[in-house]
Amino acid sequence: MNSDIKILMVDDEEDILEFLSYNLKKEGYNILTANNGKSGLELAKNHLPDLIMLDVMMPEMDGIELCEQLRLVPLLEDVLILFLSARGEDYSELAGFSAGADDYITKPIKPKLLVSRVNAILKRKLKKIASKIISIGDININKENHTLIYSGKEIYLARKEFNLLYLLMSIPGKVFSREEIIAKVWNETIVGDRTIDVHVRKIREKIGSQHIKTIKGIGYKFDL
Amino acid sequence: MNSDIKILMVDDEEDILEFLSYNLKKEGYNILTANNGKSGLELAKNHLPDLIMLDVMMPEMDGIELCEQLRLVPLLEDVLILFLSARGEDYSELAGFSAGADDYITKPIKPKLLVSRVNAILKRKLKKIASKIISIGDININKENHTLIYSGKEIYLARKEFNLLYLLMSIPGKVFSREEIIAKVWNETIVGDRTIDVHVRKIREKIGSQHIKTIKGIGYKFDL
DNA sequence: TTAGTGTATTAAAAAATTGTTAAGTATTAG
DNA sequence: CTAATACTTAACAATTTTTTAATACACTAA
Repeated sequence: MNSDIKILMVDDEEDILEFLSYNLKKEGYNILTANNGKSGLELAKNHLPDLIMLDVMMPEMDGIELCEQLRLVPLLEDVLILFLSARGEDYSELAGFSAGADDYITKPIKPKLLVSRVNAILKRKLKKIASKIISIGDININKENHTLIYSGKEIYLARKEFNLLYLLMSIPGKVFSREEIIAKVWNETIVGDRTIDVHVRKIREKIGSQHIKTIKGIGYKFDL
Repeated sequence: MNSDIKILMVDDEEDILEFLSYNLKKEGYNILTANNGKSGLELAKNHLPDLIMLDVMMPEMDGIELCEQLRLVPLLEDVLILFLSARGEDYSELAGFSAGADDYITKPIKPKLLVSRVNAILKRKLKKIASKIISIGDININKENHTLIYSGKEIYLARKEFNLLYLLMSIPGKVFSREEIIAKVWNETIVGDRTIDVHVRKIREKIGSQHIKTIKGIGYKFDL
């Protein structure tokens, strides 16, 4: 479930690494650990984790510095970074955020809080990415870019066509009634019954007719 | 410097609004304030701020509810939202994130931390804007010196043309709606519908028409 | 088989949206 | 203050999108 989400933890204290990774593994996350900045940076480059947790205080390269280094790597400039630090290190919290931290947790760390915080920060990120892009099979639809990519080729859809396909793809397999489609794509405007059919036909013309299925007497659904 | 970045703050306590806006104005941000959810929503719709800071606890409409309302407005679904709350309201923190918050700061608020946190969160979102220089393919646009270099040659753009192209290039591929363009390039000024088209035409005249694509019924985007 | 119902397919009309131009107004630089 | 440039508007052209309407087709039940 969370097993395709990778978290890298960098801390010089073996105990803490173990304690934290135990709690996060229980949640199903895939944990990588490093006990110094240098190997942390290497691991991050090679594995591109979804989240990196850094101890602020470490010998040689501290968390702040490592964070700055990480942000310099193009592939890692968007990765989530979360700092761990002893309570009351006001200075480091400031430095942490300006180095590009996404969150900050002070020790002592309570497992439950840690887990909920990690869940929250990851969920936020994944939700944002997922929200406007839907990929199913060989079809990829992106609302932000208003693009449809079908077997590698970009295909142009007019606004209503696009919204209709996007609606159907938003819940694959679900049958959307004509009423529902009118409500969501046409915003309650009153249009004739054939209008939907015509739009469906135009979409089918562009992506083939196998994906949008007609459920007679009810509506349409997207499948496959 | 930060003066084209708008922050909206919604809090029912006048003192806090003043205290926070004082500190953020010092950083050069453009601050808008509202002391209840309703007017906050209105301001947000009209000004499309880059960041919205909400107090969780407010009479009538609380921050959570306001956040949900904001997320329902298409133009605001990507806006950054940061919650302010009294310490230890764990419950509201969770609720805040599931309502679509991007960050969470607990009171009492220390000015320095607030500022660095706001800087950090904005920097991540606007990092391309912050860098002021955008290079895509054969086009290089530099806000610092207000220059556009297209296939090696420097091309002059008037201010509105420049800002419009800069906006489109700030997120290549993303479709900017006409509303969004008006809000960001014209700062809410009311201008006729053809004004944008005329500016687009002038830009196309200078850099060719292949890069700015029209998405009929929605807006324009920069591609390639 | 044959009504009856609902959907598919077309082409064309209607509507909506954008492109273009030119002229007038506002703004800015010198 | 003047001249030049930038910006906005309005009219109309061009284009694309959306809807309608007519007809064909498919399926179901009596």
